[in-house]
Amino acid sequence: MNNVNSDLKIRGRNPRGEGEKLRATLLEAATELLAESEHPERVSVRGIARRAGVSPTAIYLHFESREQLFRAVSEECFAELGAAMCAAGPDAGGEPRDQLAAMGHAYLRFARERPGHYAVLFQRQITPEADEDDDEPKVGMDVFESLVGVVRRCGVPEADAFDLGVVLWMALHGRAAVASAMPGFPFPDEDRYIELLVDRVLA
Amino acid sequence: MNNVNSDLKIRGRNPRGEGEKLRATLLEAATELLAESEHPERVSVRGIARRAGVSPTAIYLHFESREQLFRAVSEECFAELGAAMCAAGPDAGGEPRDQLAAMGHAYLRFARERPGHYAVLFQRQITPEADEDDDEPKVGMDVFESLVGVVRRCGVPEADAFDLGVVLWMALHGRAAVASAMPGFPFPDEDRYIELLVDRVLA
DNA sequence: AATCTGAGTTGACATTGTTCATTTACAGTG
DNA sequence: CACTGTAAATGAACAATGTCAACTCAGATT
Repeated sequence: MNNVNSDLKIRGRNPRGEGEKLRATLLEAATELLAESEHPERVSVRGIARRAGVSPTAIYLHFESREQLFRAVSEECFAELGAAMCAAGPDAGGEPRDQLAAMGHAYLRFARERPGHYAVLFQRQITPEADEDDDEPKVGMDVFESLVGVVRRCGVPEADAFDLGVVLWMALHGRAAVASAMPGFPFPDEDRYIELLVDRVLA
Repeated sequence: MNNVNSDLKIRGRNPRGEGEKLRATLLEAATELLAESEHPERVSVRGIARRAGVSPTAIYLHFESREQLFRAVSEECFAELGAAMCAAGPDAGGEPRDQLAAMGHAYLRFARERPGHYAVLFQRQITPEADEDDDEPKVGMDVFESLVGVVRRCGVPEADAFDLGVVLWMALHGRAAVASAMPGFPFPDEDRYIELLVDRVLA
C-alpha cells in the first residue's frame, strides 16, 4: 500500500539568489504528502525531502524544524480554508442566513475531503506565540472575522455577534474533528446538522 | 526542564499467574506521562517502560502496539471524563438546564486541567473499529447517552434531542480542542460560552 | 587568478517503535 | 531435594526518524 520509492524529483541546485524557490518546493511536497497520508505525524522530514528531490538537511536551510515547516503548511491551508468559506458565503451573496449555512458546508467539506490538511491546522501550538505583536493579522483570524460579519448581518444583537460566531465555529470544528477521529459516530446528516446549528444559534 | 532519569521504579517480576498486573502498571505509567507532557506524540514506549521499571519489550506482552496502549489509556480517560460529567450533572440533581451547564463545565475543566489526557481521547482512529459488534457499549457512548437524556428532560421535542445533544457535545469539544491548539484565541469567558450555548441550543 | 558565499550534501548521532531469540525464576511433580 | 515446564521478562538488533556539524561545489566579486 505504501509508495515504493518513486517519489523523488530530479532537480538541480537553484541559481544564486533564487534559493527561496526551494522553500516553495518543500511546502508543495509537504502539502502533497499530507494530502496523501491524512496522518500528519506520519509525514516525515525525510519523506518530504525525498519528494522534493533534495537531501533531508536542505530543509533546515529554510525551516527551523519539522514543526515550523508544518506550521508554514498549516498557514497555507488556513488561507485555503478561508478562501473556500468566503467563496461559498460572503462572496456568493444571498441571504445572510444562507451564507452562514454555505460557509458551514464549505468548512465541513474541506475537513472531509482533505483530512490531512485539516488535521495539520489544529495540531497543538499552532499560534506563532500569541504574544504582543498585534501587527500580523494572525492567520485564520480574518476568515473568522468574516464569519462574524455574516452573523452580524443576520440581525443578532451586536453584543452577541462575536460570541455566537465562536459558538458556530466551535461546533463546526468539533464535528469535523470528531468525525475524523471517530468515523463510526452516528452523526446527524450534514445538512441537518448545519440547519439545526444555524437555526438555534441565530435565536 | 526534562526529567534526568529519576523515573524508574524498582520492581521485581510478578509471581506466576499475576502477569496481568504489569498491564495495569503500564497503563498507570502511561497515564502519568501523558499527564505530565500534554503532547501525546512525545510520550514514548521506552519512556513508559522506564517509568514502569520494566524493559520496553515487556509492553508487547500486554499491548499489540504503542497505538493500542494509547487506545487503552484513552478508554480509561473517557470513563473518567464521563464520571466527572455525570457527577456534575445527572447525579447532582437540580434543574435539567443547570445540569447541562454543569456537565459542560465539567467537560471543559477536564480538558483544561488534563490536556494530555484530553488530547489522547481524540487522536485519530479512536473507535476500536466501529464495525458490526454492537454488544460492547462503545466507551464514551454511554456518557453521551446520558447527556442526551438531560437534553430530553429539558423539554425539547423528542425528535431533536439526539441531534441537539450532538451539537452541544461538538461545541464543547470544539472549544476544548481549539483552546488547547490556539491558546491565544480570544474566547468568551467559559461561563458566558456555556450559558450562551445552552440557552441557544435549548430553543 | 584568488576569494567569498549561497545552495546543498555527507555522514553521523541519539532516539524511536518493534521483532526475535534468549534468559530468569517460580510452581508443581517425581 | 532435584527436575522441568512455562510464565514473565530481558537484550541485542533493525530500520526509520529528527537534527547537527562539517563538508563540497559552483557562480559572483574582487
